[in-house]
Amino acid sequence: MAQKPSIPKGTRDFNPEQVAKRNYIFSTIQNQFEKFGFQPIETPSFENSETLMGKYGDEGDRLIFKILNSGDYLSKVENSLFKEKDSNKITQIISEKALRYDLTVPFARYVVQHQNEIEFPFKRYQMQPVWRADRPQKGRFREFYQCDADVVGSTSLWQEVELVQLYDAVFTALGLNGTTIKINNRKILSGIAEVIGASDKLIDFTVALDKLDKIGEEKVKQEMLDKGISQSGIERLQPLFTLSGDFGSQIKELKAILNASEDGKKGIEELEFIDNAISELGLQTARLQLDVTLARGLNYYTGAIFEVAAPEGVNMGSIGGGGRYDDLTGIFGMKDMSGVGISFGLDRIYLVLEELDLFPVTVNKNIDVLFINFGDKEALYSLKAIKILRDKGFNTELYPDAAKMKKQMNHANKRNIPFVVLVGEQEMSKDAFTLKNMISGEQSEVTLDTLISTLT
RNA sequence: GUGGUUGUAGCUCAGUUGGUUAGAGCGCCUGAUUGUGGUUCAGGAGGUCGUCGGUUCGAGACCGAUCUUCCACCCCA
Repeated sequence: MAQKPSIPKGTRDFNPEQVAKRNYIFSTIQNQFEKFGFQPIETPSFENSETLMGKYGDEGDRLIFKILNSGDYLSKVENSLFKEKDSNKITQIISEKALRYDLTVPFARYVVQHQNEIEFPFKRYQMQPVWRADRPQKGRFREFYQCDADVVGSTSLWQEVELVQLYDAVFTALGLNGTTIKINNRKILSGIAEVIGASDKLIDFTVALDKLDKIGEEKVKQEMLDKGISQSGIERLQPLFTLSGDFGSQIKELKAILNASEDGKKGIEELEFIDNAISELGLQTARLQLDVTLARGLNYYTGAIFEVAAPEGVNMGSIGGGGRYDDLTGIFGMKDMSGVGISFGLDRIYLVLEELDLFPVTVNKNIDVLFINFGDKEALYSLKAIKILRDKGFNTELYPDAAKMKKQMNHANKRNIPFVVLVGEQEMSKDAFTLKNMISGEQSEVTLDTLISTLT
């Protein structure tokens, strides 16, 4: 016990059942991605540090896993730097690579690097693990999967409309009814900041506003004050705290607040466009909700901001997020390349489906039929039939050892195998098979043809 | 990164103010039943009590460190 091996904090092993369930989610998402015309790419699990560092804010930098250089990396560190004990400075010298933190920044790098081979607008999807050196909590891991769909090379708002539909399509296909797609717009946030004279404090302002439903109006105001936003500015925000009603009436109020801001008006226009289109097109199971307090992951979003909340009653952080970023490739030296994308948090979706018991029972199915092994002669006879069954598309298996019947039957039972075939001397002499239904317990001696038609 | 919390058999958990050989249920193995599983009955295996150190005549229990779990911040899928 003392030597029992373990895995790092925030990581997990997956057993066959879990992998089957995860694959079910992957393939459901992938199906919808492809239906919407996205194409897959993959990027390395680690990137050059400079590709990632500084793209997610200070907090993000802290959460990036750095990879130590190979060789005698300390020999390159100057003594003076060593004595300074400045972790950030030394990290830059001893670590030149880092594990990917999300899929969006590597994608931006990919677009810039391969710009001459890519046909724009480029719609790509990507389903790969990402790593964050965060403290684990429920639904928060240090290694988890994101499933991203992004479009680059088009500023058309129809993309946002399509992405809302994509969210709806995926969650509908997963049977996850009642999700809320929250939408906001960076331009509205910056417009509000402008109106209250806090343009330079946009991030602080939005981070505080984002907490409204969590910590309440008073604490949000206090946090804004602490961050240096003026009292008079905060007073001008008052209508925002009481904003309510449907999309249209919220828009109406926002128009009044943002009358003086060109940026803000543009944002409202964009939101209205998306809402009008979605109203016309309709959604299957999700609903689109304007949420002006939505302000996650703002470091690169410039237009629409999305976040998906699980159905009411499920205690889980957001299960998806995304937005429009006009300047992302700009950091890598490529101008005028607008992108918009959304992300699905596979691991959280898994937890939600598990909690609501929404995995189809068929997900667990492993094999269709198990042949009981009575000895070498019987095994050979069985394998001839098994070969045919496999060709017909049945997942078929022979128990490898001529173990006791009880053990073999028990094995079939525990693996939830629906049918068992028994072949002994009796059957061999008659060119027959005894097929047993493990659920009903019924069994009968049949020919291979009957066996196949029964299984079909 | 800050504050708190958890860890006893494969799993879920008991274990009194520190006191012999640490228990239960489920699961597992064997047999009743050498070509018939899920039910039943009988028997059996399995724990250096997360790890390391300390206090004590004596530690699963008390103290410290560390790892892990979960939670609240921070931030986020």
